[in-house]
Amino acid sequence: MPGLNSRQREAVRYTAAPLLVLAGAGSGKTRVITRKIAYLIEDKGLQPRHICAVTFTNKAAREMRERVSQQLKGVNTRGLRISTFHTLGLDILRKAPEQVGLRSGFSLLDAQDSESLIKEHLRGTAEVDAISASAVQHRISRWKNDLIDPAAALSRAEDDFEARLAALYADYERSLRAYNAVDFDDLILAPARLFQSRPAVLEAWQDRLRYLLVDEYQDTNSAQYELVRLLTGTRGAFTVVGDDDQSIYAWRGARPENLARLQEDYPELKVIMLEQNYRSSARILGLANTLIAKNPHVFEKRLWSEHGPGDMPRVLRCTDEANEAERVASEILHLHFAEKVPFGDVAVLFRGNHQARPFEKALREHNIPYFLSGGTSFFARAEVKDAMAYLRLLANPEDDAAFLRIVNTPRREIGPTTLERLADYTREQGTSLLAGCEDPGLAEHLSERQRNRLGAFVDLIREHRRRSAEDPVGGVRALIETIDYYAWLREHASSQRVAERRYENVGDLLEWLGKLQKGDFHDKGLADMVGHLTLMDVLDRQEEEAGGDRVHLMTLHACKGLEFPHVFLVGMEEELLPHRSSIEEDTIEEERRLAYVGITRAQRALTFTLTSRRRRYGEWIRSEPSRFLTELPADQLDWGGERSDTPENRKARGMSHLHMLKGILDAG
DNA sequence: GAGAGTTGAATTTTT
DNA sequence: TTCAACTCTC
Repeated sequence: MPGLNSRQREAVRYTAAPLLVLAGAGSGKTRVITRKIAYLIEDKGLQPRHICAVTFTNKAAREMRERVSQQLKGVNTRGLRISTFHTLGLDILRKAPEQVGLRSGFSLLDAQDSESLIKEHLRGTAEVDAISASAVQHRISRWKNDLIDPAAALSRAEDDFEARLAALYADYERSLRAYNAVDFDDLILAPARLFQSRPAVLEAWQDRLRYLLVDEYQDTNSAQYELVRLLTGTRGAFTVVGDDDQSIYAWRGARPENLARLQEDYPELKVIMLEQNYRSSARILGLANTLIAKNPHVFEKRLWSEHGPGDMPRVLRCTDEANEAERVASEILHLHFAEKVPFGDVAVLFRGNHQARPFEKALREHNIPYFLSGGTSFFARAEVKDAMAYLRLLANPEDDAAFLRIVNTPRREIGPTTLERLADYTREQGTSLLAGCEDPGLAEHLSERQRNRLGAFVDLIREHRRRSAEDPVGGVRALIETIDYYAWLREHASSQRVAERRYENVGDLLEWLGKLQKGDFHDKGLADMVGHLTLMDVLDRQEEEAGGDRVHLMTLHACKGLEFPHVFLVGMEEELLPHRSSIEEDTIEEERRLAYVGITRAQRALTFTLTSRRRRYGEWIRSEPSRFLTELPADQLDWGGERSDTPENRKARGMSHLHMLKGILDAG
């Protein structure tokens, strides 16, 4: 098996029992997974349809798919399943919705929709101001991730507040059921419950998925652990790959202890450690090893590399955040002009999004192209949410959340009072809002004029529902045109350009829908496509297409899985990294792993920066160097930080200054 | 529905 | 301090 070291080879070939691969940063774990899929098909004779690889992100799934098809050129991989946990869960539910109390065509609510729904429940109660919807949502999400239902949550509640949250959880679940909808967490929870209660359904899936591979296993939560445990059954035909040192999502319900738990649940578990790092030069790796050694470990591993020592990692001390950004910007210009480093080879990593701002400013001023990860996701945009609500309502007439979002968008003169009366009535009748609009009994509560307006809306939906049953995309397109959504956008946007951009977003959405219809979903209905659309991050791809030669600005959380020749790890200060609240809540270990993840992104050069004062709430605060810096051996770090003054460097600085000047002139 | 004023949050957010 | 989200008023 060429191109693999002996440990990797062993991991690929081992199928005798469950396998845990502890893959250190940069040790080639994706390579192991993709090679193993190829091995299972080509050498072990497994049919592709019996293999399933699960990831956490769409991006990871896409990359894996690409690499597998490269690996298996010419081999028919039809049926091979490489998807995210959530997509797998959605597919399981779609095949048997009625088994979990859903009806076909059910809607999928994203995190924002869930929060709005909770907000609705909170509105009008005494604690509107005392409880934030997002906190409730977070708590509910944690419960679901831990496989705890509302009743269990209530019985475990230790005080009135917890009990109240549990009651809100119960209300929320009732609404979801009434709307024939599920949220993201249900995509894991509901299949797990389904498999627990229906052995026959479980067996069918076990028969279908005969070998399971899971990536980033340290990020699984309890529900995901259970789902994997059920799916793999007693056969133990699975490989999970993870790294406890890169667990940075515990705050979101991830259970890195799931790695160790495997040893208890599967005594025959084989553990293989991948410790050879192919990414970083030795000095960088040394720092990473030293830092992470301060954390307690269940599995001891030590990364090593065949690469040379490389440049000494540096520390730049800056006066404040503006100076920090300025220094990093000129460092980048130096790299670009003196060392011919493409901008795209440089990353600036920080703890919190708000730290990005000074860097954006400095990079803009210096005319350095950059790319900021994060920001508003495609599906969070209002126009996309509107379009999605129309799609959802077409697919699922019981989706009251979708109904409420678009019943008066564009304007149909259906106001809050009308809707309130309608909602009161349908609550009594136990029907959906859409169905209630036509209920003759409504005449007692609403005037004829109002009922006519509602009726017109129902006709609109019904008409296009019929069209979209035959031709989903065509039906939706017709609907968007009939309501003249573009005119509505124009009315509300600050400029023609903004309106056009937004309309394009809607167009992109429909285009994606069209692609789905032509592809895997040619024989499926609108509901199937809409659910999958919600799980796809269209923006992901837009980012890559925009790509080009740009400096990457991103959070430490966002950088996991990536690598860059030159890394700036900024804001290395107490109360920032480790973050203040992590110090208070004593979750320093996860912060240390966050720093570790940042350090191990660097291939050739690593630069830390810190400031001596920083502004918080408009007040200047003195900052102290991060403990993670002082934990590192002083002789392995260049605390002087400055570049030497060679003639080449002077020349490069001259070019940098020209570039800067150009930036300033362009900006002016 | 727009515009003014008020309030609250500033940690991370794979789906 | 700054920005976004929400509320209130016309």
